[in-house]
Amino acid sequence: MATEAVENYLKAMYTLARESPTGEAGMKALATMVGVTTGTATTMVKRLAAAKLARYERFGGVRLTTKGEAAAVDILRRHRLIETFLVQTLKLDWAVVHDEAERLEHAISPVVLEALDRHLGHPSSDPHGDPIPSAEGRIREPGGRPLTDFETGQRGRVVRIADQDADFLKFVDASGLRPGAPFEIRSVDAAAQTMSVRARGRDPVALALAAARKIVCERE
Amino acid sequence: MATEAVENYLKAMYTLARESPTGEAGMKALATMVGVTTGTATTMVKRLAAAKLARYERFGGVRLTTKGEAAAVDILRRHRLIETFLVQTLKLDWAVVHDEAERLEHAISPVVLEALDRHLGHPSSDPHGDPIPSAEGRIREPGGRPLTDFETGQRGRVVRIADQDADFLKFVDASGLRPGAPFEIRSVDAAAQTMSVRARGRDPVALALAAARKIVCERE
DNA sequence: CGCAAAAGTTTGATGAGTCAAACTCTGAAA
DNA sequence: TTTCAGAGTTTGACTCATCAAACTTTTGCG
Ligand SMILES: [Mn+2]
Ligand SMILES: [Mn+2]
Ligand SMILES: [Mn+2]
Ligand SMILES: [Mn+2]
Repeated sequence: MATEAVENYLKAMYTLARESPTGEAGMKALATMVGVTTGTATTMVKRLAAAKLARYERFGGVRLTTKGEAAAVDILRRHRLIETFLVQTLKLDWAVVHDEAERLEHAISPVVLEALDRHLGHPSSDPHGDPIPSAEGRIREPGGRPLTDFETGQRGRVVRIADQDADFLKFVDASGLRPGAPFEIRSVDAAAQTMSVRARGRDPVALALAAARKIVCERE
Repeated sequence: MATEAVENYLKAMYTLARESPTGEAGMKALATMVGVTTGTATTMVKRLAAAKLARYERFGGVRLTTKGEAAAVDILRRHRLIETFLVQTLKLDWAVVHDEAERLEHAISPVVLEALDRHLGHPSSDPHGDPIPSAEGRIREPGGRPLTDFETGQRGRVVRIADQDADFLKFVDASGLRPGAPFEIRSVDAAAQTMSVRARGRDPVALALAAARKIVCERE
């Protein structure tokens, strides 16, 4: 099987491909996400290409092959099921589970993973609202639009949080804007780059538009 | 922290030290247990000595330092809590959990480990009857004597199974001689190197003395 | 267009972990 | 006391993963 490093690159490439219109990942972004220098990323990407997990052209970016994408989705399944288990069964804080899953995802076998899935009742989303791929590798397209797309007076429901930073997650939790929570936009201050949002049964909170962009929602 | 390889050597050294009267481990035994060549074990043992985890003299065997032993006991705690979780919570077969724990033990953080311990109600033994060290590093001395020490007609109770081989564990399970099970010796055939044992509520089973030696028991 | 900054690549080095094979030491048996 | 098998050690080579630093290509901007 793939090593821990290889799995981390595959997952990063998958995530970056989702975010880019071309479906390609740049070396700089890849290196930053994995936490290595660009030179290291170039070296590794060549190995991934040799292993038929990626297609790579000098100065031309990387993209996953079908095989590489399947591997990436499998890692995503492991990661998100583990996060769900840590929150649901072990009652850990959703702000810390991402980093824990980052290591455990490489050590869990298919047998343990499927037992975990059974124990959790085959959940379809992780604690942050991200879709959990099926055992067959199918993954629901994560819909929704950022909170910044909503206007004063509009109502909606949080779908997912597109940022795993622990402090940000703690803030989101405190403001009541967890996945599933209904909300209403109270005001938007374009000049100050902030907006005020009220989660159902909560006091309104002010947040920067940059932060609001990380909260993905849908119309009520 | 220690790498996965280092942790595996420490655990093997701890186990071998328990089994040897001198408290020392030989390179051949260590290499075999870790699954490497003796040359590799020699190299690694020098590194462990440099890191103050072991004391080593050329041609003179290795032993853990206090620091090395504490690390080994910590790994044992992780391993055994994970095994217990896999059996109790995820309902996995006790014959397969050892290999699973062998990888997971290196990826679990103190935070997750203590959450696991809490979730399991602070168990004192793993599914094979081995003692689980406390968070402070205290470990109960695993008592008991091999089934071969018992004589015809004697009764007792299984304490632990001193062999993690999956096929052997499946056999033990089928014969009803799991940790905690009361039993009675029906007969011993020294010439044939076998004995017959009956677990409470079960039919008697015949087993080789070599196998019986791996079943550790106590007087009723 | 021209050119600097950004992005990407290459190279030489390092550390961890491993093996095969040549070599050395130790201890028990003849 | 010799000897030789088994245990232990050393060496040279290899893979994986990484960095720093020198270098090259691309791109966006004035
Ligand atoms: Mn990871
Ligand atoms: Mn998540
Ligand atoms: Mn292990
Ligand atoms: Mn065990």
